[in-house]
Amino acid sequence: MEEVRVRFAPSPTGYLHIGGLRTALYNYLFARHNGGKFILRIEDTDRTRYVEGAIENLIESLQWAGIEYDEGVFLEDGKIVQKGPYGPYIQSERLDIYRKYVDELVKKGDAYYCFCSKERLDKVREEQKIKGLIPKYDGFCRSLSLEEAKQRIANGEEYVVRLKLPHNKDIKFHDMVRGDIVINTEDLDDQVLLKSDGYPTYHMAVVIDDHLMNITHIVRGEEWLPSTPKHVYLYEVFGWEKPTYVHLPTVLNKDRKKLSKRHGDVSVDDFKAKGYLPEGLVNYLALVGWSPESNEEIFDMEGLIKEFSFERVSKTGGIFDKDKLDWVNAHHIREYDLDKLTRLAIPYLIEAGYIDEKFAKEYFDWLKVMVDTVREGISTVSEVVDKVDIFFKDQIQLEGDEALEVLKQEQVPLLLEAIKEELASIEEIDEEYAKGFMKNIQKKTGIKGKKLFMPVRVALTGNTHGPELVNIIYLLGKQNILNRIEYVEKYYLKD
RNA sequence: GGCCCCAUGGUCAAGCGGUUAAGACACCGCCCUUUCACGGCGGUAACCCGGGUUCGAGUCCCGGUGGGGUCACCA
Repeated sequence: MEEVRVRFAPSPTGYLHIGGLRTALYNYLFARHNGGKFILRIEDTDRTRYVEGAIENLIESLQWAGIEYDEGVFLEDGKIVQKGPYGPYIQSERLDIYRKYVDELVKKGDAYYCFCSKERLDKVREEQKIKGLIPKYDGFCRSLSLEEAKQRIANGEEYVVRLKLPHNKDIKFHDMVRGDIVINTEDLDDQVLLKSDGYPTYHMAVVIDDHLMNITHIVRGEEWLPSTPKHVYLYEVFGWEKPTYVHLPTVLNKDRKKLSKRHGDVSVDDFKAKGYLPEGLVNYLALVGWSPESNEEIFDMEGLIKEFSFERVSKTGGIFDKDKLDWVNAHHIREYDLDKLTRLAIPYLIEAGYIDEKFAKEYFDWLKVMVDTVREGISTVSEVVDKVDIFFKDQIQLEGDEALEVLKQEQVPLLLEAIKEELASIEEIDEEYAKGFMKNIQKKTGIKGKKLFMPVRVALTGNTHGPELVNIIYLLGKQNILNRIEYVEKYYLKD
């Protein structure tokens, strides 16, 4: 069997979209699963939509997500470089190639020069719409003779090249997830292949490049399905072997519409900034539109590669469910390497004003314990910030009546006394000592269970909920605990 | 509007002619945890409608309805 070669071919028009990331991911998984090659090609044939820095961002996003490719466009020391035997991989650098094939098409009579102005085209479309017709090129230049066309070009007239589609011809192709699809050329337009600025349109460039780069499977969003017959027809006209098509279901928002910026966060950067782990995002995204045979939900990249297949890709568009993403991400956070997780959390802690660079360096081990104790209750890295205020605030703040109730319990004064007494006997709390701390208090007071833990928790944190108390005691340290007890005694136990 | 695609709980989804119609998220209980989480157990909840085909249809066919996509010198 021939080697699998797939590609992800985004346009540098902005940031990498979550839907785009999933397309890239499926390409990647398929390539790796089959021991094939994955290529990153840049489709920048629309000069008006080009965004500075978009290529760099695209590459960085893929890299962040852990999606690696073998050929195409890379970033080295901040510079865009290209690698691979089929370059260039940036379409704007392949203009002469497209030109050659366009000329071939014209020569063979499968394409023609068109001199219609934008204004005329708009007018035609407008009239068609009013008449209730399908907006479509009316074929005005279709029968122009080649000599006349050449003459007009020589005269300096602007022109485009259009595909000369045969009338009433069924174009058939097979899609790995949709099955057989037939579309009649009457429902298609004489698509522009070469624009007046000399750049090819997507439809031309994609066919040429996929063929020249030996792409075996075209894996892309289903929004491309209606224009696929144009591409198929081009393959037929050129006499090239067709690739296998795989059109992926759409990732939708809650309104069942295509994910868009208007409906919240859609760029990979947004999710990264919010503290989602690449492992979590990728894991979740893989599950929107695909399901493993094993029925499992938590995967690392290796697991996905092992299980992935297009046979199990669904036809139905899937809504991007943030709740489930959070759940998946939480799983990965709990199992993440603690050093790595702590490093990821530090920027959020600095931003929140809890620590600075110096502190992060000096007390890294302490931070590790802290991150480790709060990781159980969070679903994004940024949420550490919400959980650690208890370690940095000077005074506690009671959260709700429930917390106050706890402090009003009769055993509380005795408990606090016991803690002070216990702490008086030591210099500082180490991890080992912290483990036995509550037991010591229990022995001293004879109080146990909720009656013991809850008041201590509230006195130290102000909250009835929170991370493991033993860790809180260690993290706080002797002086902080004493301060908080004093505060509680002063303000909550007076009456 | 033409064309194309799609249709199982609120969401992601198994299912591929015969099942009590899996599982997961979310939600609600209970248990575990000397506290809090994690976790475990259980519960509520679905085959869009109508015709066929068949002994038998969520599964196959046709029609309808609904949703989405697409109709550019954008990709």
